[in-house]
Amino acid sequence: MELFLDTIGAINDVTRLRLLRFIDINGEVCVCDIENSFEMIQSRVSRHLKILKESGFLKVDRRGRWAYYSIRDPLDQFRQSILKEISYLDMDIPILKKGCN
Amino acid sequence: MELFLDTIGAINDVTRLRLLRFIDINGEVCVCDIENSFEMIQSRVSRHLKILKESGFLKVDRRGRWAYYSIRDPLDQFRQSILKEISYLDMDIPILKKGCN
DNA sequence: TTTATATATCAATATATCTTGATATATAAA
DNA sequence: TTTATATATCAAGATATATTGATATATAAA
Repeated sequence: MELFLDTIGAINDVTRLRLLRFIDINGEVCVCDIENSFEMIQSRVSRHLKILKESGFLKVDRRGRWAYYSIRDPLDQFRQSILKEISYLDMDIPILKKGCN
Repeated sequence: MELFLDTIGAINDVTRLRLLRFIDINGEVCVCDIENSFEMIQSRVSRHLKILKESGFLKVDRRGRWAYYSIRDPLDQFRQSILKEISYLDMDIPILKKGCN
């Protein structure tokens, strides 16, 4: 019940839908890439990624000082159907711009 | 996009999840039945049913002074998968108590 | 008609969520 | 070490959503 509401709450936000789709398209990206591609401040990106991670959509891999986010794999049937549904939406998804040093 | 967010927003609330499951179990019910079964005030029930209707989960059939709500049929694949997921949740669903005159 | 019943909507308040800017932490480079 | 970079978290204000009680509307019974 709680995880279900976390899952639904996670996709009940345009910013997170865009982030999720962006990662679905581009694969593994780090926070600074997203910051740069979306032109959003870091705290905002970090917060939304955390919510997407805790709701079971994303995983993080920390390497050096970077945190790489990607779609969790394997992904259960329900979240897969959500990702598919999101892929149909008309959203502005930016091109990946690498932003780290 | 807008309908997607309406759909997700609709199920991002425990009250509506319970109402949806209740109607899924009992089939067509009228507002006063729900009022009676859930012991919720009428304006609250009415508001939530409206949200579930406008997000594509329910339909209304007005007969006399009653409004009968039921699961929209046919229901698209995505909403069906949501209903199925809701059926797995551990929620307190009351027994139907007829409440109209 | 008048009255009662069923439902919908509105306004006010309470509660939750999002955004921002500031600060903390942790790693790596100098 | 000291400094810079990447990320996470927190506090404050802004915005959205839920609940309640009051009122509007519409149908049917008296």
